[in-house]
Amino acid sequence: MSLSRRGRNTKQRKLIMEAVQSRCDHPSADDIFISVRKQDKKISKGTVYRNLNILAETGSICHVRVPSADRYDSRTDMHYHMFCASCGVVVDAPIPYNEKYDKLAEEISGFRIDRHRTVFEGLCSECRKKYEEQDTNKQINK
Amino acid sequence: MSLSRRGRNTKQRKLIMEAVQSRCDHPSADDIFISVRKQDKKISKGTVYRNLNILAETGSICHVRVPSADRYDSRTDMHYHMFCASCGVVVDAPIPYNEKYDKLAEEISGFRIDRHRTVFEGLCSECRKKYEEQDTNKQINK
DNA sequence: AAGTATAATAGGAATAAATCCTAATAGTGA
DNA sequence: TCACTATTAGGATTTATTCCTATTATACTT
Repeated sequence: MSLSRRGRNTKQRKLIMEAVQSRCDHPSADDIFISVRKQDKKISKGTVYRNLNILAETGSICHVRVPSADRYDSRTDMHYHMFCASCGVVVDAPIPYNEKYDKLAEEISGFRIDRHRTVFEGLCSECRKKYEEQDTNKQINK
Repeated sequence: MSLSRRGRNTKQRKLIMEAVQSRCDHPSADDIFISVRKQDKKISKGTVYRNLNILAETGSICHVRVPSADRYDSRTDMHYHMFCASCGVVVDAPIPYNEKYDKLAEEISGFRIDRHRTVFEGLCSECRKKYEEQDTNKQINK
């Protein structure tokens, strides 16, 4: 398992890994902290942050950078994300990772490219509805 | 000019806009603060942050999310970025914005998509050299 | 199985980006 | 010129994340 790829395999690290794997909602570090605290009353925030970073570095989990707080998910393949600017929900995007971009960018730029990260921004279907209702009401009240 | 698209056109806002436009190094909010302070000894950090946000919202400048501190640039067209994980430099990516992705993601997901943001990660050519030298030395010392 | 080196932890302090608050100021439309 | 109110300066505050240190526990060695 990819857990043991780096350093010691502590109870805490296993717990954090399982917590990420058990959810599909792209939790933040604090969400994970709250989650693992239920099983280990002593685990500290520093431990959660440190291990999430380690797990992300070794490729055991995925790190998503979005406004307000970073998120994590347990998919290990490269993939894109969608972010709702209204409610903050994060979901996986239905667009395949484009490896050609990395090669192309590397060739043209002189950078060594490891990967790219793509986040789609907009409104999730629920928030979209709310906004559309508001617009309709405005229309009616005029 | 797109400056006046929202609210009042204050000296401070103009100064901040000009500061962003005058550089090509994707400065952070703090970089801009230091820069505009040279011309306006009284301007405050809050003003810089607020105006950068306003200018980014109205599309007058571009907001780039990268580790440690967000960056800004004066290009108004959608484009991608490259980030050096070693020295933190940010440059524009030589890959054209792919509008098809937005339509596709919208159709498949039910989200309303406004845009996507892509950041390539790796090493800039200078940092790349340093790493390659290190590796060579390791090889030699073995 | 015991010994041991040291990675990792708990707990909390420290850092830093970004936002928020309020009285004072200055654009802007009339 | 007046009056309205968006914006500002300055500083306090918030919040995500990292850092610090004595202590603990993992995993290697024998």
